[in-house]
Amino acid sequence: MQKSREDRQAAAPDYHVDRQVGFFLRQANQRHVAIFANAIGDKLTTTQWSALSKLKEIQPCSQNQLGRETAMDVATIKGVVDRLVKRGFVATAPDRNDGRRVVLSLTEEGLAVIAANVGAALVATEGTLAPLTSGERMMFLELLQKIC
Amino acid sequence: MQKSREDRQAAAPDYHVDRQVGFFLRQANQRHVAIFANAIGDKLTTTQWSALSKLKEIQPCSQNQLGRETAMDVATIKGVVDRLVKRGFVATAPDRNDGRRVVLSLTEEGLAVIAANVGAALVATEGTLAPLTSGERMMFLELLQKIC
DNA sequence: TGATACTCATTCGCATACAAATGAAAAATG
DNA sequence: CATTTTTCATTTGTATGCGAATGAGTATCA
Repeated sequence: MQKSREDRQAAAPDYHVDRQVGFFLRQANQRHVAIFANAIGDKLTTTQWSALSKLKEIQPCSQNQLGRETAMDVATIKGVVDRLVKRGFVATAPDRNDGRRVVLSLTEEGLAVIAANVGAALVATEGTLAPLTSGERMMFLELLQKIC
Repeated sequence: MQKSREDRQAAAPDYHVDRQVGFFLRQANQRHVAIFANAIGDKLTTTQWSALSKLKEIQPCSQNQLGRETAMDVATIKGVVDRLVKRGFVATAPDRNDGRRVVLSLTEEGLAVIAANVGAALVATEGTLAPLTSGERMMFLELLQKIC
């Protein structure tokens, strides 16, 4: 059946950005970033924290690999690593087997700053999920993972 | 009861960034932005689309008000509006009653670009939620709204 | 009315985020 | 072994995103 002119014209007025997933995803992320920044003591951003935490798990590794593991673009991870190196949390060294690679590893300060902020990171997670009950949290995390 | 040395040292290794909400929220948002960019034809970003859509609902309005309605910082909405003005989608005019305000409104081109892309925006929403069943979508949106 | 507080828009600095291009090095292919 | 393809790191350009500061205009209220 062909749609009438009214039907097609009525489509636009019914659209509301503030009911779309994207609108909520952006805001939820914003809220989490704010909560994290507030909880963390050492001026670390969420991405910097991700890079540090992941690096601890998989070090030593190349810059691009760390980017892939933390879902960051090559240009993005470059900037993040640069700032972490500048602050003395991450050390770089040339790879003897591969002339292209830069091998990343945590410094003592890096390990220390992670240890000092794990608690705060967990508090941030808790704060972000605070509006949800225990059951809702499990359900939410499950569904959220599915759309990643 | 005092925690043993082992307990305290075991705390850090148990932490995994890639199991935290923040990690998923960032990725889910990334995926949606990518899907949106792919679906939309007129090189509009998700934030630009939000601004345009919301402006259509509440125009005429001040720049800061549009920012509040779309959950954007004053500095952020400034840049977004500037680009939309530059492309001829939004018009600015001084407020006669309030010397500080800049009154925003949609141009003909702005209205046209909205009309031309509402369908694509819905496709993007659909694509983002594609991994979920109909029931899961409702549940997810409900929970997501709670943590905004 | 006059001091104070608030709001609006702008600007600066910093930190993601991605597309796209580049050059160097390694891997895969014939 | 030489060509092609990949991979790695870097750089440029554009677009959010927020904190903080500023100046201009408005509102409040003593």
